[in-house]
Amino acid sequence: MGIDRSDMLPVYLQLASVLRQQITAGVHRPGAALPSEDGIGRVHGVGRMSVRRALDVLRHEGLITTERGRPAVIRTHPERTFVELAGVDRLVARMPTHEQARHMRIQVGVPLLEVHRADGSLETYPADLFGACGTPRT
Amino acid sequence: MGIDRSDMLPVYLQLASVLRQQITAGVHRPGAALPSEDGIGRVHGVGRMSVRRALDVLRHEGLITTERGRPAVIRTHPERTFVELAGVDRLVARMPTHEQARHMRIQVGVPLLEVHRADGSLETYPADLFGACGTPRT
DNA sequence: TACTATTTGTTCGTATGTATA
DNA sequence: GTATACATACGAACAAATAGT
Repeated sequence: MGIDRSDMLPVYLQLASVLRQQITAGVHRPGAALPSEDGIGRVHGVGRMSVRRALDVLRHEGLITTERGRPAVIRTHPERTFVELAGVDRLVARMPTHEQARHMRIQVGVPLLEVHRADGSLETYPADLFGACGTPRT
Repeated sequence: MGIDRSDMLPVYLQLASVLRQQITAGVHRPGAALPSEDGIGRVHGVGRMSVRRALDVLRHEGLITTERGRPAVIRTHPERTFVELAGVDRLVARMPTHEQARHMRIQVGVPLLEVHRADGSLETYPADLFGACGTPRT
């Protein structure tokens, strides 16, 4: 359960696994705040650097959000809207660049959906709010 | 073009933008290696910590891959296979956990595609090798 | 309003380990 | 075996945002 210094796995990945399990197990609920970085470090006996790297992992997995001045918060999962794909339409998913994310107000750890329509047009959606489905047969 | 210490934007994000533009502009080609971290730091007059954080940004955007002992490499974009979606099928994209990525051999910065079929089955695909399309009308 | 304490964000330095060439 | 280069992990200092007094 705790941090094993003799383990080959890096400390920050071990800590990330511990925190991830706590989150998925419901020890921390969506919308709730995690303990402070110093607090987490004291509890597990690791430096702040390792705590921050562990939180980086969880943030890039889309599990938490962080803001300056306040502890990390478990991300809540909003309802998704599903975009219809016709047979010729093509959907690809990739991570947005930092500048695209800033411009489109996409949070860290959220993929970008690109829908290339048959007419050549391109639509982009944040993957935490949108998904895709096929066209229903009429 | 260079790093502006008076700019509000953090050094590592400025450096990430510079390197990203060099990559997209073709200064560095896909498959080619970037200069070493120390080299990049000397050229732009920043510490190795800032260089590593900039490379972290680019790695999580899916632009580069890094391996211990060798300089960062511009990622090449392989051909995508497109999975068909029927009307009732649902596709969502999210980032895999670090453990899922290890298990499925998904590289950093690559989203995971989850296809929830009408029969309740779940298929998962790495988003750098797979996309989605609708069912063609017969 | 203003001040203070807490907390996260950025940047530096140093040391050690490990993989590559 | 040596040199280069990336990965991990510690500490330290300061900036900036938050929250409570």
